[in-house]
This record gives sequence, structure tokens and C-alpha cells, in this order.
Amino acid sequence: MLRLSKKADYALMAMKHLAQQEAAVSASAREIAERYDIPLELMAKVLQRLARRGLLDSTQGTRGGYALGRAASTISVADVIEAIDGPFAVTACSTESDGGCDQFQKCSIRDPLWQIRERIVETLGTVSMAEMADDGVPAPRAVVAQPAVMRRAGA
Amino acid sequence: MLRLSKKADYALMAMKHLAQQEAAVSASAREIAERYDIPLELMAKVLQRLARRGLLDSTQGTRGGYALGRAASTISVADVIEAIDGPFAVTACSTESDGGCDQFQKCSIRDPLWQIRERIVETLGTVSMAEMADDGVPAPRAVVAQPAVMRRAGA
DNA sequence: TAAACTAGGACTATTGCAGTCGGGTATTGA
DNA sequence: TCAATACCCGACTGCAATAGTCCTAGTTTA
Repeated sequence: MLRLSKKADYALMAMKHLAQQEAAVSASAREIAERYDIPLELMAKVLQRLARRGLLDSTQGTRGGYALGRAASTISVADVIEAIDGPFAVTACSTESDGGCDQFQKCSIRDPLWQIRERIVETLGTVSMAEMADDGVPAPRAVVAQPAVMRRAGA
Repeated sequence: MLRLSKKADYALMAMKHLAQQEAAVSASAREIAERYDIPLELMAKVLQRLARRGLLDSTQGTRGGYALGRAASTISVADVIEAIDGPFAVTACSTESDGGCDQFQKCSIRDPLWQIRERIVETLGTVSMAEMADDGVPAPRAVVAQPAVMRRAGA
């Protein structure tokens, strides 16, 4: 549970790979896909999305490829995951001031969960690709969140 | 993404409901299901699983029902979610020393993600049902207000 | 101009989840 | 003792989200 999609996994692998390259050296989708045994077409799609979000720079044509769009230390795990899977949502109906949820009126756990979500996002936001590349999510926590007061749109 | 299953949602609602009752007062599956507009059969299934894990005590027969198996302050959100959805796993292949993952050999992000997982579990482990019942996930303890520097401006 | 790239939409296959059904056991009370 | 109301639990179905494929087009370099 609470599982990341495979696309997000692939995205993190690729980002880490690129973060470990010398400065702005680029790698092609094929290169990365083969390196990690990821279906080429899928890898390509994932990289394209990352590029669209500005996390990667792409160059077309022969000898083209992808490189980090900005310093690895300024890209968080949360950035990567959100680029691929969209905004975090712990529950189905915590995203918008929903209507899609049958229990919206009677739901008693929306707000508490929203706050928990904030903490998780915060956690993921504090780990940068530079740290991933160093192999080791740095250390301890004590990091946990500031309440980030809720900003749910709802009623 | 990172979404809880609906069963887990229902479980949390039910647990919160029971945590708000007087001491060991019990409620039937039907009662809770109707209160929150949850399909009875599903609610029953969820409650049964919670009971099997010891989070709830069940009494059979007419006037039977469910009550918390132990003090609300000793049951964490993590306990409830794990009882329903099984152990947390951020990635498919982080659970066991897998074999099911094609990329197992070449995967470069398993360990970092594992550490992130630990942090999330820790977060979920620090929120008790008692706190949920009070409506409000408390403020995180030990707020070491760390600047969340690397978060992207966009999003 | 061919080869090696990225870009991206459309499609299919698969899996996991939500929800249902049916048969069983325990307890109570009339 | 019988019926009503609970819990118990495995098996099943339908659907939606995800994983993965295919195809076409545009770009750059040798």
C-alpha cells in the first residue's frame, strides 16, 4: 500500500542516473532504458513528461538526449513523483472540494488525513536527487513537518 | 498517487467512530455502515479484518457488534492501514528480497526509497486514533522548523 | 539522405480494487 | 425451540487505473 507507480520508479531511476553524471552530460532514452531493463517506449514517455515539467532538458536529433534541467540539489523526490503521477492525494476526495466522493458529506477523516498528507509531502520534499545520487537519503529525520495549516477549498 | 484504498478509508472512519464512543460501547457493522453511507457488506469485511488483527473486539449474536480492542491512544493510523492493506511498500520490490521485480538486480533506488518509506511509516505511526477522534492530528512534536528549501516554486 | 534521436497520441492488455453473493456460526429473547 | 440479528469468511464479478505497445511525425548530425 501507498505504492508508487512503476512510472514513478522509472522516473526516479532515470533522474538518479542523470544526477550521477558529470554536470550536464546527457543520456538518451535508449541508453537509460537498456541500463536498467526498462521498456524503451515507456522510458521515453516518462522522460518526456519530466522534460515537459522542466525537470529535464532535452535535445533532439542524433546524439541528443536528456540532462537535468537544474541542479540535482534543487530537485526533490516529491518533484519527480508529482511530475509523473500528478499531485499527491492520500484519499480520493482530499484533492478538490470534491463531489466525486459519495461520503463527502459524512466523511469524518478528511481533515486529519489531509494533515497527514502534508507531512508525507514534506518528507518527500526534503530529499533531493543529489542525496539520492550520493546513495543515502541523508540522515535522521526530526524533519517532520510544520503543520502547513490546511488550505482545503471545501465548503 | 500514494493513495489509500477505500477499505482503509472506511477502516479509519469506523475506528474513529468507535474511538469517539464511551469506553467499550460497541456498534454493529450495520450501524456504522449506515451512518457513513458505506456498503454494508464491505464495511463488515473491513471490521472483520480489524477484529482479526486485534484492533477491535467483536461480540456475536443479537446486540453484538464491535468495540475498540485496546485504548484509542495506543492504536496508530499506521496500525489501521496496515491491518487492511497489508504492510507498507513504497515500491513493488521493497518488501521482501524480491524476485518478482524484473529490475531487482539493476535497481538503484531501492535503498533510498526504503529509507523514505521508514520515514512515512514513522509519520503515520505517531498519529493515534485518540488524536483522530479529538479531531485534529496534533501538531507534530518537536517542531524543528527546518526551512523546506528545496521545494519547487511551481506546483 | 539515412540513422539516431525526441514528441506524443492512440491503442491493448493486465491487474488490483470495490463491491456483491452465498453459506455458515453464535447469541439473544420471545 | 425458533426466529431474528449479529459476526465470519471465501469466492465471485465488474470496472477503472496502470503497464506496456504501436505508429507517425519532427529534428539533428554525419
